[in-house]
Amino acid sequence: MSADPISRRDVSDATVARLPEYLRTLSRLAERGVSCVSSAELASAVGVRSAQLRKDLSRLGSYGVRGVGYEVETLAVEISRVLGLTRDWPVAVVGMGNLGHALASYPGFATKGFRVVALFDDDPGLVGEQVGGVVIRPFAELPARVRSDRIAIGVIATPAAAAQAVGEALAAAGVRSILNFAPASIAVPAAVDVRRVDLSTELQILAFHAQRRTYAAPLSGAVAR
Amino acid sequence: MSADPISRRDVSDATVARLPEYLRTLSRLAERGVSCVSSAELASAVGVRSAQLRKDLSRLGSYGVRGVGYEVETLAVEISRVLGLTRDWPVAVVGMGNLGHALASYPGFATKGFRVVALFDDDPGLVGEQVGGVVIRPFAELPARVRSDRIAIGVIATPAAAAQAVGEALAAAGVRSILNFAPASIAVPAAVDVRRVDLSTELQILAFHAQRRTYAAPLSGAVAR
DNA sequence: CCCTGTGAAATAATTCACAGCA
DNA sequence: TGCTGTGAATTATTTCACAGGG
Repeated sequence: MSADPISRRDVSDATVARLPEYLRTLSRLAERGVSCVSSAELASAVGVRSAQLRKDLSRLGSYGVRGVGYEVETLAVEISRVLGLTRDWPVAVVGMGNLGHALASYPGFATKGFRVVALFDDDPGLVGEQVGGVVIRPFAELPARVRSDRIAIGVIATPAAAAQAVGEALAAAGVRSILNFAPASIAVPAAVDVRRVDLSTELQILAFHAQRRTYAAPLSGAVAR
Repeated sequence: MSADPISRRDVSDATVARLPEYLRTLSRLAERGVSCVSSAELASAVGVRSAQLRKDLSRLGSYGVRGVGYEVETLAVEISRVLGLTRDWPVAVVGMGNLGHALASYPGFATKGFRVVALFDDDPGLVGEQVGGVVIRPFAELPARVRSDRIAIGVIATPAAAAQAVGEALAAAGVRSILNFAPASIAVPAAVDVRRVDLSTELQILAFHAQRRTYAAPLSGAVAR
């Protein structure tokens, strides 16, 4: 009666990383009133090969109809289920400088069951301020809030110097998933899943490719006309 | 006389993605006064296997000393060179809402040769405002600025609805590398390299793993003491 | 037919294990 | 001896190509 149609165990990381993109594209199609897509159509909208799309989807189960395609609505629900988006994910943001403010009011956060329910900062000039209907609290209140609001995901938006301490505090408070925006890596117990999102890293990868491209085809002044 | 010690052609994407992390760790070691590391030490500081580190570094050339290790300074310079960080990368940010403001003043941007030299937004309430010493300009001035400032990297921080148009304008203006923070994918000519950084995507991947972990080891109330 | 789902083949990335040099 | 650099083995991922159901 545990009613779990597929064990999530055999969905590879590479596949999981593509699921949010599939889901976003399906939502766009649904908005346009499209109710059915073939793997070729969906794949080209996403920018992957149709064989890869089918292989990915086959990991979730058989939700397509041979000779026809996939029902947009059904598939979206199924991907949401596998990603864990059918439940609620209370999120805490630590560090309410520019970046923290932007994150706390970013629309991408509000979607798909993620709710920013707690904001923390130790700057007395920030404590008490409301951002998106949530009041900024002193960092010391973190453990109590994690328990009372069942916070499962913590976001670190502090300067680099504070990141390690915040990560440890989040882990100690019971948070098992951390999104780290601080320009520093953090070391946490293996039970905690950390994903780092870093501007600087992305820019450096971009610079590498930009440089490669320059070698391949030196950009001349041929702008527009 | 082109003096290129290795062709960057055979450095795989997987390796390139790890180089910024190696570089950051090397910088930290240098600050601490460490002048030499073995692959085992560096690998454990970064969180990869030593064999992978050596394989990655071997792609850049032979900069280690057998029986000893790698000279921190030399290796950092070499990775910087390969990533293209020894030159200057003028950056334009388009969309100066909360996120754009945060990006324009984010310290991670200022490092490693990336300079935010132009900010664009069409909101009359924002045009003219200074952020980090740079004045926000109307979007129509983009092509002229790209040329005059040799802007090679564009950052999209607009709402989803504007992203596609901004991407096309950047591409048309001659920008060949785009970092897209808008909650929407954009379609651009193949000559343009786009990297998308998306909160929502990261959160969804995090949710998947958080859910998996919950199944594996249900979190009990064992908090601190 | 057409398009899904999937074994089999090809390719890519990681890890092992050790030769070879300081 | 100790640690790098690298072929060889292993594992992961992608792509091919087609059997099979609607």
